[in-house]
Amino acid sequence: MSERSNWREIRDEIHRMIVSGRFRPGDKLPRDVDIAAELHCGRSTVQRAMQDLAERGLIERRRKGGTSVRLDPVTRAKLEIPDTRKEVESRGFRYGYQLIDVERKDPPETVKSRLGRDLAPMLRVQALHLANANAYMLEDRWINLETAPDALEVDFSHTSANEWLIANKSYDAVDMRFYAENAGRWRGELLNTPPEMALLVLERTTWIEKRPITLVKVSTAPGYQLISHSG
Amino acid sequence: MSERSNWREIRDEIHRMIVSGRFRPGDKLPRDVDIAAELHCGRSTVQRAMQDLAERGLIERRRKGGTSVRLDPVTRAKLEIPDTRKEVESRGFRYGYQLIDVERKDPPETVKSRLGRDLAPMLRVQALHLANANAYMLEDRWINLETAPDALEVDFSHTSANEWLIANKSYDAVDMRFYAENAGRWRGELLNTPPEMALLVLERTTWIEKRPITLVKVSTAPGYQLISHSG
DNA sequence: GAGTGGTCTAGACCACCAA
DNA sequence: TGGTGGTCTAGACCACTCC
Repeated sequence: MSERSNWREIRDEIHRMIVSGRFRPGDKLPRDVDIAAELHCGRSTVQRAMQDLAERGLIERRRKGGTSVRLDPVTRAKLEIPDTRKEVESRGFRYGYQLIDVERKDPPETVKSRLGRDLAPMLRVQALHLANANAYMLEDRWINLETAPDALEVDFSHTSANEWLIANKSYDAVDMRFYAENAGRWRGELLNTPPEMALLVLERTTWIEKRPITLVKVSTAPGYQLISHSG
Repeated sequence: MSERSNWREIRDEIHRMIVSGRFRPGDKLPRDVDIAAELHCGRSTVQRAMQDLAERGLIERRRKGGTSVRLDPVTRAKLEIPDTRKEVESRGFRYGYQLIDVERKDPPETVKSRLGRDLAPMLRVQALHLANANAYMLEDRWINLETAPDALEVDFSHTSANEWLIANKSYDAVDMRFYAENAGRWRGELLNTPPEMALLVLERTTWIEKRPITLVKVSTAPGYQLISHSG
């Protein structure tokens, strides 16, 4: 009694028990009730703490089987992908946007394979994001005119497709993937870098009720890094 | 009453309210109590659901200020970085491991800048991970002999440093970063790819009580992709 | 100062699954 | 089938911050 505690402190206390070596990978932890007694708190508080540790991949919980320290702790990295404008401005640069091209077009196979085969013609929007007038990201976006028909009426020369979509098209699922690609001539010229330069590429697809809204492939300027939130 | 519901269903129901357009970005949601009444559940259940939605960056909550739909929904990607052996085997390949070099050495500036300036000599372990005898990942690892002095006594020719560390050195914090780099001659030969090839590189540092344990830089074979868990 | 979210607790019941 | 985690609830109190 009389301990000042919220569930995060309880979580950290349990974490410390593990890290300190009192419980090693594969070991079983006491029942929630006993942990609660030891730390002078209610079982629900322990439950909330354990739920968080399980979500982070540190422990494994099974009904009747109890709680144990994972043998193969999966590292879970949390990445925050902010709006590009905000990202540029938060780094102290002036944000710029430059439309390259908008066209109504049948998507290539690579796009269809991500979104599903039966797609009507889509809207393709290519644009450049700038930081202090330097190329920062090249955006190659496909918008599904079935879920977002009103995209046809938007003028993307001054509003970025991303900002319009955020304000007007809610989604209920996102897929992301990250990989490396050589710039090539086309992107090299736009990003002001040699064609053999390695670029970090992000692909993001958003969905509403299992139907795709938009697929965007973002090629970042050389040196770009994604940094995970420490867990 | 009589609804079958857990907090995840309540969360999805609230999510649906937002996605359906009933509440738009910037709008204020009703108080937890009112949502609870509308969905026939207790306030704590709504609270748990809201906490999850806030964690995902969809809503913003402030005491007295109420709950509102975020104007700038941050995309949060969750990545799972499994143990390399497990990853290779789960793709149906045979896992192989090949030690390249172990040496006790003073780390270069690039390493010191990640870990802090005042470091004793460290142990550097370089190794190759194979999938069906093909190069899969090249690992360049630095182990801090202050937090892991017993690493000196380990034979890394058959046990990978990663597996030893997981079993013997708990950590309480992780940093990760992802970027693209050209292979270069050295890595090109080891990964069996031209030197100009773009590679996805992962860097991971683990810490115990603010002191570094190990920094590992993993260069993945061409075509490697990181795929996020759908949110 | 008052209204909102954040958390704790005790007790209850359910769901799963190892013994 | 018994023991463990998973969840819900009502009520209480605290912490923050807008008015």
